Amino acid sequence: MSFVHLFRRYLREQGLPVTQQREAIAEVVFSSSEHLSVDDIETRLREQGERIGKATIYRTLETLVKSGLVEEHDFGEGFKRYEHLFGQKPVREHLICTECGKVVDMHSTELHRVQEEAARQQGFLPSRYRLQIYGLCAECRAAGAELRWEGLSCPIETI
Amino acid sequence: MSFVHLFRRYLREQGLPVTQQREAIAEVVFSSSEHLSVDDIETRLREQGERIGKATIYRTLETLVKSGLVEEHDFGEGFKRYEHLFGQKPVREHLICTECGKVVDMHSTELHRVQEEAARQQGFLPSRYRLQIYGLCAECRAAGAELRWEGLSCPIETI
DNA sequence: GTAATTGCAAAGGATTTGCAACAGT
DNA sequence: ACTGTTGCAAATCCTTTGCAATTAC
Repeated sequence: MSFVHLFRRYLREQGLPVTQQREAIAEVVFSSSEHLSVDDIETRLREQGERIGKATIYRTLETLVKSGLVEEHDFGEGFKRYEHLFGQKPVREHLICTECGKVVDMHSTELHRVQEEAARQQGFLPSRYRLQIYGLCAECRAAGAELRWEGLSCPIETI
Repeated sequence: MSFVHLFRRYLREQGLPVTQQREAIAEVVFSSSEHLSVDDIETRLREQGERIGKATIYRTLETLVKSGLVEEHDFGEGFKRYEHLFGQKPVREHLICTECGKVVDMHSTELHRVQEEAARQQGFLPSRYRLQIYGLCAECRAAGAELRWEGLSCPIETI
């Protein structure tokens, strides 16, 4: 069940084989509401008894992204994360806690509008965007964490 | 001449040696207004006769970023880019042309304000953010480029 | 002189690719 | 049958690290 049939349909439309591995990988990504790394996906597959090579996972994720059913994210961790796009409002903004690493999705219509406008003012025709806000989440603030600033506090003012 | 003396000052403050290599690397980064990759930097050093190992470039860039004089960017290309922060308004938004790859800096005060507000509404204390807008730049639009959409045009509507 | 940096080469981690065996249509 | 996928290992790319020789202070 779940949303795997959409991926199956996409594969058929494209004349690509519907394989057991592709279905298993899609199932894992579609049934999680988190941002999964390739290792996360491999682990979950292993937990449910599937033993699928990493190369296949990478290749299937590429197909899933092309299908438009899954989105790729880069939070600057040195590797990518993947997230399905079902039953969510379009999430394009991420709040990333620099203390605990938690990533919170959000979506602001106003933000979207202002961005669109700013890009067009530069003669740009925007198609997609990504916004990452780093800071402290509510929990870490409550736990007394402080923002850390490294290096000179504001070197630019000193020029 | 240039802004290298600021970096020198930072090094002295930190009790770190001021070396020929660090000065040459800083000079290259400070005298370019582009977003330089490590390879770009190595090439420019070589062009001006300096032969400095990649490890040293990486290590010096780390110091430059810590000093607050240089900022690190990740445009999802699989490697980092570096940009000095002199004589510019704070640039936190990048327009990235999906046709020619050009990156245009911008800064919108309104955008900044709206972002700040949206983050706080989620209980978040924002410290820094990055926004990347992908699309077509004015030149590529004039040259007749079209936005390319891969895969299903909008699979989410079909669920 | 002492402590830190340099440069090389090797290691590291994420991702990709080549290719023989295999599975989907 | 034919075409495309899988899985493994090797290769690749960017980046980091270990260590002996060198340089800054």
